[in-house]
Amino acid sequence: MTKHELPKAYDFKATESRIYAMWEAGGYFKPHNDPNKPDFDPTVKPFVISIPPPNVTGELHLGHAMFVSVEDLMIRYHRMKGYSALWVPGTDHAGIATQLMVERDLLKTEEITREELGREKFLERTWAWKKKYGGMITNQIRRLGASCDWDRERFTMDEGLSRAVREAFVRLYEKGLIYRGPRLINWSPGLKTAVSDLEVEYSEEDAHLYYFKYMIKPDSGSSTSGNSEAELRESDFIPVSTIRPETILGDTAVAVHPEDERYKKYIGKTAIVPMLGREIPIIADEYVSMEFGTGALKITPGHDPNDYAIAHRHNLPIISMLDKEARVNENGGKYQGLDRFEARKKLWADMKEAGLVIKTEPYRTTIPRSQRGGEIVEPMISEQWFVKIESLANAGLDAVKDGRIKIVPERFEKTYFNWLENIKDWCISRQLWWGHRIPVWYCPDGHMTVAREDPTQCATCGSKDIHQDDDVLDTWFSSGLWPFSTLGWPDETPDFKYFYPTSYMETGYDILFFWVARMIMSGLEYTGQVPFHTVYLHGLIRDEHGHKMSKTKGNVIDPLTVMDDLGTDALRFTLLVGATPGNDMNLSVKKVEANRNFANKVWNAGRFVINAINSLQPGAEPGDYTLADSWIWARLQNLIRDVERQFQNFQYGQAGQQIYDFLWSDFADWYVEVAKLELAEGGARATRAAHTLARVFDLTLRLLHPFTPFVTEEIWGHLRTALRESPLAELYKSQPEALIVAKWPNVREPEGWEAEKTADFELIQEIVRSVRNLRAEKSVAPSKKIAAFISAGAKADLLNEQSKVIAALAGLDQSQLTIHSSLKDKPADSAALVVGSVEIYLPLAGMVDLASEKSRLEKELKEAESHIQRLENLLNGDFAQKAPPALVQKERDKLAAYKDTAEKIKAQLK
RNA sequence: GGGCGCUUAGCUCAGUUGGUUAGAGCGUCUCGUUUACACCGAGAAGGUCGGGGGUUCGAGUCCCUCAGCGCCCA
Repeated sequence: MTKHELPKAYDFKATESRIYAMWEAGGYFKPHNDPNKPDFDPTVKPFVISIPPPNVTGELHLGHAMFVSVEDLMIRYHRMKGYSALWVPGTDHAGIATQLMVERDLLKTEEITREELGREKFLERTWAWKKKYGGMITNQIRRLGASCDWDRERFTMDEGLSRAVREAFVRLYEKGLIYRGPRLINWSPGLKTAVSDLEVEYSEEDAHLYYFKYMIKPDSGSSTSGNSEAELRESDFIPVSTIRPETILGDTAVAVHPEDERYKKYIGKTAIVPMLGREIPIIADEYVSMEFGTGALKITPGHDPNDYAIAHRHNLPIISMLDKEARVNENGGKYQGLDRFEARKKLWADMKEAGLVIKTEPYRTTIPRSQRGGEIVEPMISEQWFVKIESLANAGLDAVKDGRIKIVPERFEKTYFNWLENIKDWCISRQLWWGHRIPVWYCPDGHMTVAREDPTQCATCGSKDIHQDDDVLDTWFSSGLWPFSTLGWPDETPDFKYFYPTSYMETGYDILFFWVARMIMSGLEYTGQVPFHTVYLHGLIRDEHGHKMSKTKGNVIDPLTVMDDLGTDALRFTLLVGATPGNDMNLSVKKVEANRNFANKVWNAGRFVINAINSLQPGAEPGDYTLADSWIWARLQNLIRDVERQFQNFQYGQAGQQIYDFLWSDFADWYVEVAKLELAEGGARATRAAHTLARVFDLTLRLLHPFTPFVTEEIWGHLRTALRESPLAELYKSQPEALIVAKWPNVREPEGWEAEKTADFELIQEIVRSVRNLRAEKSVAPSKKIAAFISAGAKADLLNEQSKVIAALAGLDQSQLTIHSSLKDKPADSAALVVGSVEIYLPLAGMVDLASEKSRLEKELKEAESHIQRLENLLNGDFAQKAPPALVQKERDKLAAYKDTAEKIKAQLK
């Protein structure tokens, strides 16, 4: 019976979208135990991951491909293990990024700014934009094979999630953990919004250090002697250095170290701000470094965080000298209206003119830049909303310290602790339009109304004349609620009750602070529970030489292109096997190609198994297990144990590698080759071989499925179809309708026979390999079948039983293969091979050169003897007493084997 | 300044309770059209695991130290 022919090469293009549609239509992405359904069983364990929501208007990059691959693997594994597996998908609104994108588009297509359009209209446009492009990223995530429950997809600005944001804000406010006030924050002049500490990146750049004179005001009371005022002006100044001279306009003090002998005398005196003539005090503070620059520090509390702290210690006034666009404001005297960098030039030039300049020198320093846009961030005093973070941070610390949350790899716990221990209050307001508007209303009398529902009047005075705060919340404020807001919180929905807390949080280590830490703090604060028990962090993806991918460098690899060219499975397998937890990985298309080849190998191994099943004679029962059957089964059970252990330890890469090796090297290279002989026999032997092929391949596909879901599902389906009508229909009965919901292979303990069967088969492998090796060395044509005489000692029975296998795999003529426990005479004109205690003679008339044979054997003898030497030394040392006995025995056995080999070789050489 | 990571074959990387002269893919060399696969098969060459010191019967694997590279925080 000929079934439909499968193509010779795996055609991923014709497969992937069809398989994905089949899964989705089959409802396999949904948790099998659903709390919203009548047959819900609360005792079934859920396994839940909430997706790290990508930007709604983003485009797929390798970072997405990475997290989707890892999370899908986690979900598929747990689903196959019987958990009620739920993966909640969704996107976030990405306040700044999305707003910028829409603004840019408006400017380009309609030459209109958002201010011209107005807030309401602009938001309409942004929602339209979201509707148009929002599906792009989720469709791209589907292409990766993501088995998320799309019916539960969420967006941070959905009705429900927005309600969660309100609830969270109001609760914090009511607890007194939210406050508003003027503070020094990071201001992005281009975006015209505040950003949080985390959104500022520091880069070391070339700059200048400007040295100038801070003139001291003459002491009015002490001008007793002949010193003229002019003289004093000439000589009495403190040299000060700064990187940002324009901030001189905002100076409110000059500080020196209290122990500094050079400047001690000036402490308490008054300095004159250059060009402005403002009088400011000279103060002493231990913060000042005597070594840096001139050792005297100008203090600009309105534009520098350190100065801000000093100002607080000394009750200094704080002057803001820049406006929202970073232009000098009314406090800058004649410099008002100048951009901060123009003001720097102009002021410096004027100071030079006035004789106040000492020198400038090149200097390398750290410049704060906006993560989004790259412009220099300006520390500014601004009225913003903040979260008092200390109590939240302490709760977050405890959850990891006491083990309620585990971070993988563990070393990131230290990073996490360090950040939370030094955390500052979180600036959560943004001067944007796209986002969750702060739920605070003001009346003309300045009363604040903070409410879950939009109020119609002031809660204090009842005034109907109220307006809502213009600012929106940091996007991360809403994504911090993600693990529970997506499940229905603040409502106690069935989903929330059953699926929360979630299980793993999987994401890149680069957003440990941005997101993971904030989710933990939020989860503990609002739900009283940890939002997940395990945090798994993957590394970043770099190009093949370890460089960061960037458009300007042109080394960006587009996952969509890779999937088009080489298939999704190949990309997934590469990302999963090539990376170790928390470490960056270097990706190259070459690696993906190698794994495309692997997918094809899986496909073709499957074709072979299916052909074998289809060619069976009807009614033939499986015969006895062969040595190869036992061996491959033992190897497979071993693999299942290893893979299970590795999955438990998050060693997904190792697990994938081992499955790869098993399928390619054990199953395809050896078992399939042996099976070909059995299949050719027909009857019961063929049925047994097909039976083993089917069982082993089936289980291997199950192990592989979380890594390469498409090819495994596809070939597994064909396997299942083949089994249904075959003499092996019994195997078909135990299979579900799709691999995605097949049972994960159970770990079985060894039964006792495995070691011996494995050793026996390994001896056959060694014999085959050494014959192949010699043939290659002697250039015997692969097609030429040759004779062999084997002296096998105690292994004679084993080798006789396996003679067909040995002959076929080593290219021997079975009719000219003789195996005895010993040979009376050494065959003449033949090459000799020694494998342990087995001697193999290959009569290669005319091809054997006595001299070269001798040197070959001598080389082998030398090697055996060096092993003997090494092992004897080892066993005569402390090793024999102190190492575990089993290990010592193992080494003794090795020594005996080498001695045997050496004896045999010596005999050959005589 | 503090913390973390990396340094293993020509290239890119595995190697998790320390167990015995190190593995993979790619690349290189030699063969090969055996009815699963040339996106393949067989064979080979190639490293002593950054340097130094230590612990141990035994160290790529643990400790100390030095060097180079990278990242995070201040």
